[in-house]
Amino acid sequence: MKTTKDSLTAQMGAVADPARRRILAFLKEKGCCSLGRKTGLCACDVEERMQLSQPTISHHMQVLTRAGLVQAEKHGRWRWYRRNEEALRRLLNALKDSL
Amino acid sequence: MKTTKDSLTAQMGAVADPARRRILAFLKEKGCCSLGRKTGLCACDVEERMQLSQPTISHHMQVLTRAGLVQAEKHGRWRWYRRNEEALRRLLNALKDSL
DNA sequence: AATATATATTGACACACATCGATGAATGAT
DNA sequence: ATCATTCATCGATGTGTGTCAATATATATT
Repeated sequence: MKTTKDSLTAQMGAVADPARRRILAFLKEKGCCSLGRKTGLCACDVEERMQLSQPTISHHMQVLTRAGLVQAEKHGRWRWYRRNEEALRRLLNALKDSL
Repeated sequence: MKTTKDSLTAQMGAVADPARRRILAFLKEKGCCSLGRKTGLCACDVEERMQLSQPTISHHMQVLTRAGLVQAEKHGRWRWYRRNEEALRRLLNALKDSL
């Protein structure tokens, strides 16, 4: 009974949540981090900005990452997240065709 | 506790469901009905095409209508549904800005 | 080694939602 | 008036999901 979700549905589902859209907007707004890193924001930056607990942020970042809309890179004890602009562009095009 | 959903989230949620995307695609594919009506498809047409029960179709059409993505017109005992191209276009533009 | 920090995982909870069968309401046909 | 058809609504049910507190894991610092 475990029907795997197709890629477009996963991406749509990821973007349908307002909290995740806010995260994506935040990632766009601040391409680099509060601690002087070059690319990406860490989860704690996102947590500080949003009004959500750490596990909830972790969950949302996982959903966005699994959908391919953001990319994660592990650096020490941080994890840097940045938008996957290519995937976001493809999603918009897929929607334009699918709708 | 009843936080009303904003318009964009409602439309995104409507489109995130694969069944409703199929319905939208069906409405685009067949602008006119199997019974010679000029515009729109009735729920029974959609029901016949999709593999879903009548109450489920009714539910989906209501979600799409409430989101403003399709328009309904009552004609006799039928209800004709057609895509709201203007709203779909606006949704795409809103996404382009929001993403 | 001990401690602090960043993130993931687990368990729980409430709520939303997709789906269906049964029933009701509206309308057209006989 | 009766019956058939189209659609909506209700109630139930299972599944998914957003959220958090508690805990675990990994890594850096002391």
